[in-house]
Amino acid sequence: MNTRDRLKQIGLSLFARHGYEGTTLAQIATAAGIKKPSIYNHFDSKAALFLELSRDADDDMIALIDASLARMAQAPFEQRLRHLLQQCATFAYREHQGVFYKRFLLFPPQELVTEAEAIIDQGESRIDRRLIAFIQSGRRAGALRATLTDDHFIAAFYCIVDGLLSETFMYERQELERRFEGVWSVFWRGVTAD
Amino acid sequence: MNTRDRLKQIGLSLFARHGYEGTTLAQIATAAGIKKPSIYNHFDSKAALFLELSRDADDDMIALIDASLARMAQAPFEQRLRHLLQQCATFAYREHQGVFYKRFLLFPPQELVTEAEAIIDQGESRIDRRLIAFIQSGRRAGALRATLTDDHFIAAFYCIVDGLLSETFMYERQELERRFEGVWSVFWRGVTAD
DNA sequence: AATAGACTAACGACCGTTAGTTAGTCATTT
DNA sequence: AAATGACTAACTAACGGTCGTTAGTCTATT
Repeated sequence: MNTRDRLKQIGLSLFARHGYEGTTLAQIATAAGIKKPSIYNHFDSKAALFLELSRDADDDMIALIDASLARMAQAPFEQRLRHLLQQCATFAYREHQGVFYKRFLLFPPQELVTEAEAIIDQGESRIDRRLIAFIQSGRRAGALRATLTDDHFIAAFYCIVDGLLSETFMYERQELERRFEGVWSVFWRGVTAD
Repeated sequence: MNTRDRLKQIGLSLFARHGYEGTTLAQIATAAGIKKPSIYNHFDSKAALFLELSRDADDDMIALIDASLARMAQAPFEQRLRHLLQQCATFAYREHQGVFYKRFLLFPPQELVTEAEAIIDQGESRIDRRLIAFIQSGRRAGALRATLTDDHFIAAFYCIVDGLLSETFMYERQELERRFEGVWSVFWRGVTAD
């Protein structure tokens, strides 16, 4: 792997663990086996490295959603929804990208708040569009109970994804998969038509 | 308010917004209207201030749970559960304490990870004890569906609290209250006996 | 009532360290 | 010959923290 990609990979894991302010260029350089100033041969600044990683993470999250929806396009709504939820939840297990993404969403560096919010807003609207279309398909298939509004569904969905992403910090993968079953059983029973 | 309490209040809001590494003692001092060395008349170190705030936040979260359970002691299980969930979710709106608490739970400063984990573990076990007793009461009252295990209930409960706490970063209070209704309607339908 | 000592909480000056960044150099590759 | 990517050296700014001093306040003694 070339130096640039190595710097990105190392930056991702360090930013994920220690945050933007808690990570120094010296740490990144040492882990990459080069000296600190050499980083500037590949990135204009610490902020530029961080923002590139942020855009990557956002793009990858969208790609994950698209992949899930496409792969399960022919499956019943229940399976599509379950697969989508599970994929989103396990995004956090992509080595350090999930933690990075979560941290970036919740606590973007105050110093880069303008650029960060632009990335976040764009990502959120891209996800919203896909989610709304997906709900419509479930509704047309009669899979959702009629008294459940779009708003309620979206609220519950986001809430569960956020909650599962949070729990990846607290539990091992196996434990999280057990917990996912609990959450899914409650969620599906809550939204399905009788 | 005396200087010590003022420093705590200001530290809380700055740590919440910028994190531990992103907040400097100079910022805290300036906001409190004193100079940096004067902070050391009240706290041994930056870490000591932060850890005191962490313990306070943890204690306050437990107190909130106890208050909710006590206040609704005579109410039906559904109302008790709803009240508890709502209280936990709106904890984040306690001026900066909710954000501080969430940040502390998810991304404690790596430099203080040992002390932080001790506080977190203690808090989690205190909450678990209360939650398990609460579930038992709901089960005895026949409010929960029999096929729902304790594990599943706890997983879903934590997931929703974490999700709602996360969403407090993204939405205004009014919007969050709308979303809470959606989450609650799905959750309750998912756990209740028929 | 006046004073002496102890304590508190503020301060300016400063310390050692480290942060991100720049400039300039040099060997290797294209 | 040009570009790349590593290096050393060094910069400024800021960090957390220390020290000695001082102004004010409470208490106890005279």
